[in-house]
Amino acid sequence: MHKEVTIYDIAEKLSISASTVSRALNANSLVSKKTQQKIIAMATSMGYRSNTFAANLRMQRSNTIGLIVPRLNSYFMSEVISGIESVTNDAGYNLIISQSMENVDKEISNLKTMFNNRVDGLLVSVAAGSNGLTGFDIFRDRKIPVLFFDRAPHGLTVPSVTIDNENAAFLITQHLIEMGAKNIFHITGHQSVSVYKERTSGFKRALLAAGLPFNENQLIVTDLSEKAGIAAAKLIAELKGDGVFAANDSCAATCMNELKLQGFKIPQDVKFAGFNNDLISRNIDPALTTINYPGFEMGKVIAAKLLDHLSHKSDLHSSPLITMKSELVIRASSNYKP
Amino acid sequence: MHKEVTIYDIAEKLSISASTVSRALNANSLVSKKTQQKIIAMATSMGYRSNTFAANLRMQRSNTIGLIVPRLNSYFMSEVISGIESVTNDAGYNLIISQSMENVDKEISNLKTMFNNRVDGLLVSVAAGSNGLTGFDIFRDRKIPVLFFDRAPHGLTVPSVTIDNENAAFLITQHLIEMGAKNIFHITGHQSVSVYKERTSGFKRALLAAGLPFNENQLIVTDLSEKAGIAAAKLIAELKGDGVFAANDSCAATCMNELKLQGFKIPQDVKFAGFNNDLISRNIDPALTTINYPGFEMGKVIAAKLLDHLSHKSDLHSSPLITMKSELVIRASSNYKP
DNA sequence: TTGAAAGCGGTACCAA
DNA sequence: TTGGTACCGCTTTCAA
Repeated sequence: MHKEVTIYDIAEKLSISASTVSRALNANSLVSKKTQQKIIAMATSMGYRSNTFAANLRMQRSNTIGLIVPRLNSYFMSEVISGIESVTNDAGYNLIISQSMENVDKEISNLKTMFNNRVDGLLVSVAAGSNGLTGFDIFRDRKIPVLFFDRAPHGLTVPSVTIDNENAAFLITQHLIEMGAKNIFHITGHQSVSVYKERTSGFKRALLAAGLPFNENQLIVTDLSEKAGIAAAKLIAELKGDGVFAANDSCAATCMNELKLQGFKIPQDVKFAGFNNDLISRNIDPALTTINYPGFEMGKVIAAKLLDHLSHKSDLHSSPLITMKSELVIRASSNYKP
Repeated sequence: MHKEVTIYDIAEKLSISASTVSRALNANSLVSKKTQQKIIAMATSMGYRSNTFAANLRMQRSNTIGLIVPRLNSYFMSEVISGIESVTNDAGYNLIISQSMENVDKEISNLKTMFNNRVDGLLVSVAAGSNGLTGFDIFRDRKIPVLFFDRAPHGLTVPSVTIDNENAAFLITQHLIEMGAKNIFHITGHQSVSVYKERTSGFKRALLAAGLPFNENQLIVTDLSEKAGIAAAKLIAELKGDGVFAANDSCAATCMNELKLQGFKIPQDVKFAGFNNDLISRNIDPALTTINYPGFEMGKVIAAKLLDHLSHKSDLHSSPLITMKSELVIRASSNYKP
């Protein structure tokens, strides 16, 4: 077993005190330039590495921020994480991540773990069915900042960064209507998830505004998987849909491809729209109309906001509800007027 | 400031010793059922949370595993991470992640951070140009297990889990040749990255085996971005390529789409193949022939192997070089015989 | 500018 | 089965 080098070992070699070594290593101005250089040289040559546990234990902070998301495996989430990491890493923070698997109990258990690890702050996109309260109380009590993003808890005024899902859905549905669609279907996810619920309501509002009837069976609630898109296609073909707005791009893509296979012409017979502006939306044929939802940017924004709060540069609660801009991207899957 | 509850607080309330409290909380069999229950009840009611720093400091371990990858933002990587997290989370380990941004210096700096955080083990996919040695010495010295995956350092017998890139590339190129392609281009990444180098060499071997000539300009070295695919398409059109094998799916997709725009018929005029079996490969038109490279599975495998090593169930070094199986998935983008 | 010493909150050895 | 106590390695107050 390789014995770890501690500041005491360095102190002993140099016949000085551990306090001075600690100060030197932390670039504390109280030590003289000369001794500092001596200490740093010795530390390097001895292969000294700071023990963050000891430091954290003493300082009551971790230099770590936690991230909890429903699922890690999506292109969008990978963009978000990349954005977060780039900011936290530059600021010298660690990033510890976990996924709730869309399960509230797991989310609570992850919250406990994050708490025990004394994260300095937390970024959360909630699981379906989470109220944003249960399990979060410990953080509120200890004033550990929690910033929600993408999926914020419904009806709570807690710091969050989201996009205007309702409006985005309204705009994209309106666009499908303008292109002549009259029997539009909306493929969505569990309505306990804020973003899906909001998109649904934007969808309905657009129908209403255009004077189009709305029937419950126009709402296809699924898990938004690739398979779900294919299943939805069959339903839509039966019910003679002429427009489809799916709550994510991959589901829109598989649905559209299935309808193509069945002989439907896109956009002539059926107009399509997705959500997210994923890689896939740009590369299918025809290219998919969608909402540009910049994950990398959002990751950078939320990480920066949290770190600013931690360094007292700004307060998360001064303007808790941040809405990022998203935009309608019109592509060939819908762009057709008879 | 909310004062943290410690085991001493609990001990005092119950007029017992901190040792007993510690034992009870850790379900140590030395405490009586009765006192244990009493302690746990009290701990809950007082809102006690274990301080992992103190425990880690004392136990010289962190219950944390580290992950360093070149880039977080890809569908493949999101699958890998999801797989890793599902295993580490179940085992009660934390996962701390960082990206080297394909930069060796950043990789080294990330390694230091991981080390200072006393990760119990490390999972690494190396940056372009990394030799897998510089910066890793501290881990070898302290016998902290490092398991490489996907991109392992070239020419080193270190524990790694990879796929047989050379052979996969050989098979997919051979397939293109069988389908009648004679002037095949390979879009690849920096050749300092093991996986790209290996795929290139499999590509060349297949040409050789079929008696086809090889010219350096058949190798298009890029950053494998979406844009790179489009640029490559222009080159391939000029040089009258009739087959393309790209080292990832997204680049293959954009390249294929660009050629389609230019009026080429796929697969009649140009046969296409990618790598990874990303979401996108299944949903573009025509669907893309590719190599199925199961990221989620790989994530689970590497996490499990590392944890098994940590719990002494098996030794990483007993069979260091693990090759996972990958397979050729033939789809419409290449499946055409004149 | 430097040193001594007291914690931070656990764990585990030794004794009872 | 329980208690006393000595650490784990670092930071910081107070004194010199």
